[in-house]
Amino acid sequence: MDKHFESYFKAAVSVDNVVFGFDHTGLKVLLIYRGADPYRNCWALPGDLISLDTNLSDSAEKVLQDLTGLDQIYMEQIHTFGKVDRHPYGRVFTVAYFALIKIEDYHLHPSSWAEEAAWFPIGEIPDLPFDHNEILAFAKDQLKTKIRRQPIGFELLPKHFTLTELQTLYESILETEFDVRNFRKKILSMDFITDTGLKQTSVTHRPAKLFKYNAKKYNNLINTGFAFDL
Amino acid sequence: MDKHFESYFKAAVSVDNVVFGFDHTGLKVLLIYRGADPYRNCWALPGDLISLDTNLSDSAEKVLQDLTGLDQIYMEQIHTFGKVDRHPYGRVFTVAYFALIKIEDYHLHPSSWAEEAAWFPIGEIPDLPFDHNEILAFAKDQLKTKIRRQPIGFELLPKHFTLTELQTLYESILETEFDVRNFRKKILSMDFITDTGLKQTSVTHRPAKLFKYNAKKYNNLINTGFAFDL
DNA sequence: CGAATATATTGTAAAAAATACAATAATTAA
DNA sequence: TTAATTATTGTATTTTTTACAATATATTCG
Repeated sequence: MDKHFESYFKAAVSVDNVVFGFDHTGLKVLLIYRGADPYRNCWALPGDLISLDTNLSDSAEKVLQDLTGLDQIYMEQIHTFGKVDRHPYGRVFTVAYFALIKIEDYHLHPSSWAEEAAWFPIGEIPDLPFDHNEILAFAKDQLKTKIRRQPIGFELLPKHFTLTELQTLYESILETEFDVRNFRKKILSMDFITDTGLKQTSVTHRPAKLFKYNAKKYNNLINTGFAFDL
Repeated sequence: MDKHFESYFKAAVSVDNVVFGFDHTGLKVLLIYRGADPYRNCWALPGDLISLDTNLSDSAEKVLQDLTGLDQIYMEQIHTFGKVDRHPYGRVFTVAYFALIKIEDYHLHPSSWAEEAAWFPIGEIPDLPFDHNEILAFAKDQLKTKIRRQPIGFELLPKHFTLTELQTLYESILETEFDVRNFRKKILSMDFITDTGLKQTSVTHRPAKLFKYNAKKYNNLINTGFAFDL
């Protein structure tokens, strides 16, 4: 290698995950309480520096796996942030991902670098270190755009869900309201939400039918030019 | 800084630009003929390693500015690629951008690292070094998605254009065909394409009216909840 | 057991948008 | 003047979106 190149090979790259969860109180983000410098004892996005021998996508998956103990999480790269001074220890680029998890499947699973993790309502995010507030805003925006065009909302709901829950999810994320009848008509006409035949239990009123998302039917549809749009 | 961190600060980050242009023969991509190692004497995406003292976005703009001599180019970050072995000199992550330029405004403007640059039809891209073919495929896909939802097609056309040119642009990128009457109805109903009062000259048949894109009107519209969609 | 309470479920008419389809207009070249 | 070439325009039909409220099914409480 030419001597000339050496000066470039002094940067680090990290991944940061914006992990979304959803329950009846609304959309939430998983933050960790940093146990190590820099910014020890601050709430921050879960992330890690990338080892030189690890692929970018593997690294992002590992962070999530360590944090949640969950497999097969929906995850997507959203943006890379690279301002010169964003990290106190040197030049660190960070590749941001967002992930959607079923909040009920999540059990606290502290990893070595995270002493504590907690869900924060999307409207009550504290000041975060680095440029993490900016990253979070970006991710929230991306989620809003994405959820209208692709059937990823189901990743945030239990396997079986009611149509009311689904509607609440969309209304909450998109910050809008839908007419109950029109929403159901549209969703059901798409034909990849199927009735499980089951009903809610332990509710103190008329129990709702439970539905599930059928990814196979969706994939068949998009191959015929169908476009999801809410 | 803790000794522990040093091993991470040995990566380089580059930017690679997928520069699209359009003329009557279709969509094109600007490639450069590499004059330096690695992969000297290969066609490749224009890009560069990022200096430690340059912000990510500034670096991407600089590559484009050096290559084209143009200002105010539409550019957007699309994805970051970071497989371990993608670069022969060490661990290099690359942040890919796509850019849309008015092909008529482009004049060859060789920069220090590019001996030569040329437009390649999107269907006739040679084998490229690194993971550049993968990056290009990603960018093409992104362009297709993006152009349907945002009025960025105009960035590829001259300031004044005919409706036929606009339709051809969309048909070419989206690989589909539109009915002439319906296409015009839809585009004109959106109200941000305005008639300049001018007409084509030097054509050997009925000259078409020349239109221009009115970004102000578009911005007013989106603030009222309007959604571009083609 | 009946009434009160709470949420779930469903249809229809009107308006808007998308689609399918072909004749006429304006220019240059011969 | 005619031929050639591309530009421009309207309407009827179908599909999709929207607006709007009554009835159904469960639990809890008296």
